[in-house]
Amino acid sequence: MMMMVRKSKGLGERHQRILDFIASYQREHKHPPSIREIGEHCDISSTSVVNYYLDQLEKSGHIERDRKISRGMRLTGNTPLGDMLRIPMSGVIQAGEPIPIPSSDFNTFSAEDSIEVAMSLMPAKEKGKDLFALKVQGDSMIDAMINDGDIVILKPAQDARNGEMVAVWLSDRNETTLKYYYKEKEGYRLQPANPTMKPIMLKKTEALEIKGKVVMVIRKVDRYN
Amino acid sequence: MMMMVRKSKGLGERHQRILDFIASYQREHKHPPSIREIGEHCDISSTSVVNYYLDQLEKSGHIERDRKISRGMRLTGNTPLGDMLRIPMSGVIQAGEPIPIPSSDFNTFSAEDSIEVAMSLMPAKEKGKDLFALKVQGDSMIDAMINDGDIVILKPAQDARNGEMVAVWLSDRNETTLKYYYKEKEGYRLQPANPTMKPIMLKKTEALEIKGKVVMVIRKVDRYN
DNA sequence: CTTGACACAGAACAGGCGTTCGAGTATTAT
DNA sequence: ATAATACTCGAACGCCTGTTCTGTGTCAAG
Repeated sequence: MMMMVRKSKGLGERHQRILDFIASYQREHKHPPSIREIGEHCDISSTSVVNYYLDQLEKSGHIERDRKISRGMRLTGNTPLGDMLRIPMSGVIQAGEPIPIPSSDFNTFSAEDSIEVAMSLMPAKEKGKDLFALKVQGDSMIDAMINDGDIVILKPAQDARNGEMVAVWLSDRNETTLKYYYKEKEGYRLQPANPTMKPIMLKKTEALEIKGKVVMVIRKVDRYN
Repeated sequence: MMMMVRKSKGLGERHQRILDFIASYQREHKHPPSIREIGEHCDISSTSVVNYYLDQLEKSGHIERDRKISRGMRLTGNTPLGDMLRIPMSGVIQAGEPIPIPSSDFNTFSAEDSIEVAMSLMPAKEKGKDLFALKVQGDSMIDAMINDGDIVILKPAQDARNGEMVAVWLSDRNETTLKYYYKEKEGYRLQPANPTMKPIMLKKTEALEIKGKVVMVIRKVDRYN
């Protein structure tokens, strides 16, 4: 005898669809949808069935419900709500270690290992969901004007345009660093953000792995030591 | 002939009370109150009267309403919603100019001149509403690991404990700077965040005006120049 | 085949809620 | 005083919405 297994992993396709609809509806209307609206947009013809799924989503902790209250549902915790962007903290970044890129599978990161950033703070159209964050360990990034304990938000990338700040792994030197990237005739120039410091010049033969572009740096100054 | 004047300034006492109730109710229940609930808690015995005030608040731009939708009201713009903190941008900070402290009157800052920061990002109990933000202009703060264009979030303060990062105005030198603050026997030591740089030593006779404590630094790296 | 858990449909019910209307009172302008 | 405006009340209307109940089809275990 064995436990019943859900069709696909944790959530059925319909659960996911409802979840997505609630999110998009809320973004557009500023308030949650009604049960009937969910039914219409998710091809469910009966309110009781929607209710049925909503109950399951509540039990599994994906939403909260205020029974009896109209549209009294809301996405819980790990779903970015409103104008917030939730970014997974996928580890630390330091000079001597490679960059931990988050496993590209789904948003299965817990609320504890992530940070929230207001949409309005995000530059341009980086509102993509593939951003990730790293905590800086050590003073090795001071030439990038980044301190020990700072949080850097990155967008995964394998290449970059000139002038963009990138996180690179120099396998020949066993070194991770954050620099402005410039491709030149004879190789690459990695320019520190601090104008008083000199660039790293790389020949074309030296390996240079771009891991991501720096989108934002956040420093909490609560070290009341 | 003259325009009708509202009883007290812009908003009547009852308008303010309704606004406050909506805010507190939303914080507690995660969704807006109904018209009847507003009536009960604001000592208004008729739903039509609540509706009457809600209409006015909508016209004056304090709330938005989704008519016909249950609890379809929301506080607009300058009211921080959910887990967001809205911080006024009160100007720029640069070496040669004093720090523009926001006029301490009410939260009458527009949405454009402010930034939003997630509560969860805020250190400790800085959730106070008296924070303000400044945009760094120029490279004069590089010794504080702060770049041109960075945003610093400050908490107003006139004094500081040792080790705290403060924004100070040195009137004798006509200089604004961000440094770690240490009081010593013979005066003050202002320590740059960049460990490779030397501190500023001040004698007790030199004027030192602490304007605020640095709470957070945010750097948007969207200069795809 | 029977059983039972699961997914789904449809209808009916009851209460919540925004809206509207008629009417009364207070405040202020003319 | 008179009229206009602001404010308040209570009740009724009707839609919107969550809930519940009955019934159907599927599929795997016993």
